[in-house]
Amino acid sequence: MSRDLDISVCIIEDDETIREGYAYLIGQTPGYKIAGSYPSFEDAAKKIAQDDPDVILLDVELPGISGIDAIPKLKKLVPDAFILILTVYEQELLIFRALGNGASGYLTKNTSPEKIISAIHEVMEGGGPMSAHIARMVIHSFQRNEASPLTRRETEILEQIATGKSRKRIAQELFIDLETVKSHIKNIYHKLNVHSKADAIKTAKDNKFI
Amino acid sequence: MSRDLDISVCIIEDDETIREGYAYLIGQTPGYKIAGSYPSFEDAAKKIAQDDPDVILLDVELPGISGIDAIPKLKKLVPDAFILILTVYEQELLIFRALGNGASGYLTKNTSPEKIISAIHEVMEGGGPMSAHIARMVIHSFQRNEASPLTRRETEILEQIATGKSRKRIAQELFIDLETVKSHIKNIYHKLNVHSKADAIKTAKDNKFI
DNA sequence: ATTAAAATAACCTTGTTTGGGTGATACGTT
DNA sequence: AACGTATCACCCAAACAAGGTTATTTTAAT
Repeated sequence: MSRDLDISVCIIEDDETIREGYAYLIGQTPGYKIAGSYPSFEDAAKKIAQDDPDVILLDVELPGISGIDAIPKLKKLVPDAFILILTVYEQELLIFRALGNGASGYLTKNTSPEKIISAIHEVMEGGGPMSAHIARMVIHSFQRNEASPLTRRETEILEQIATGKSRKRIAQELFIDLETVKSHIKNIYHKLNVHSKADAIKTAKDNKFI
Repeated sequence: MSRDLDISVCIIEDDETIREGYAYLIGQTPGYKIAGSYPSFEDAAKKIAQDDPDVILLDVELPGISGIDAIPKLKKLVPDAFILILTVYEQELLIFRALGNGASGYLTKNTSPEKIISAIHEVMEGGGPMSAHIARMVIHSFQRNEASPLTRRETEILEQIATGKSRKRIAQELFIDLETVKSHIKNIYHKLNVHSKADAIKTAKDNKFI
């Protein structure tokens, strides 16, 4: 069976036991092969371009440069590789930074061997594999706070303000008078207990009112 | 075996064949039961609160009020139910509106019966089940355009502007002079070919520069 | 080591925007 | 009848935005 058609995988993970466990898992699975395996980004940087992997399994807690910060650099070295984060960390900030930096999937380390293999396959097929809890957090990030004190119109106007539009322009686009927009804004400020555009936007975003 | 511990499911789907197919699938699977089954939101609205389902399978293309718009209303009727979208549509706008309105998962209709069952289970366990392609789109929505014409500092400043902060405040928070902020903004406007804050923010967001 | 790109800053002008106070009208729903 | 919501009016002073031009200092890439 030709190994050229196999999906080639690189691993960047500092824990030797885990790294070799993954390498063994992937190496013995038909259709998959290991192109390289490194304990840090610095080590990977030298050779990974030649490895030319299809998928990179990346840990977030690495010695030296962190996995999160390594993502854009890996993208430059191997632009067509998919990066799959594999980590114990489930902090929202980390997840969103990883995805924002260009990761195509995010798995936690309790993921079963079969699921890791299927995630590698899935990412090659245009999917975005995530552990269940991660997926929920990602979905949750799209959702609004139902208990907003703002009325529908106030919310609409605050959203417009958050796009940088002036009150005058908002008035024109909503076909209402500038004075009306000002009234709404005053009410918004009172309800949110703020005294400026920036603070209103911040409070509203923090509380998912917009 | 007690049916009280079963996961109870409601279905809102206008196509009778599909609806009854799902109902049969769920009804015959141990651990799951059908609490109700309706061809439209209007029909569901009358009885679904009494059904008190754990999970609602919801189609997006319904006669009368659309599935998307039904989500917030269903949330009011059955606040603790998880809503799973089950549809043929894969348009980004629809997906993000559904998730933003409170859906906890999004499956396409080619999903296998086994995966539908496991998605229902997953959503009860705190997951966010999505079809592979949907998950990729969701992840993609977090990612920036790598080909931005803006420098790091310009990007940073435009992000600050997008939070509604004044140039003066940005200068203070970045420990640079107001004149420097103004210089950066002029350069941003030139690069993006715009002449206002609002246009710069819109262009940058549309192109995922910020 | 050199060069190019990026970040920094100054000085100018004009018109617009913002935040705040106070009050009033109209329209639904409860 | 009372309430929340959306609408509009008139007042004020301070801050802000957009545009022009030029120039220096860092920092990163070759």
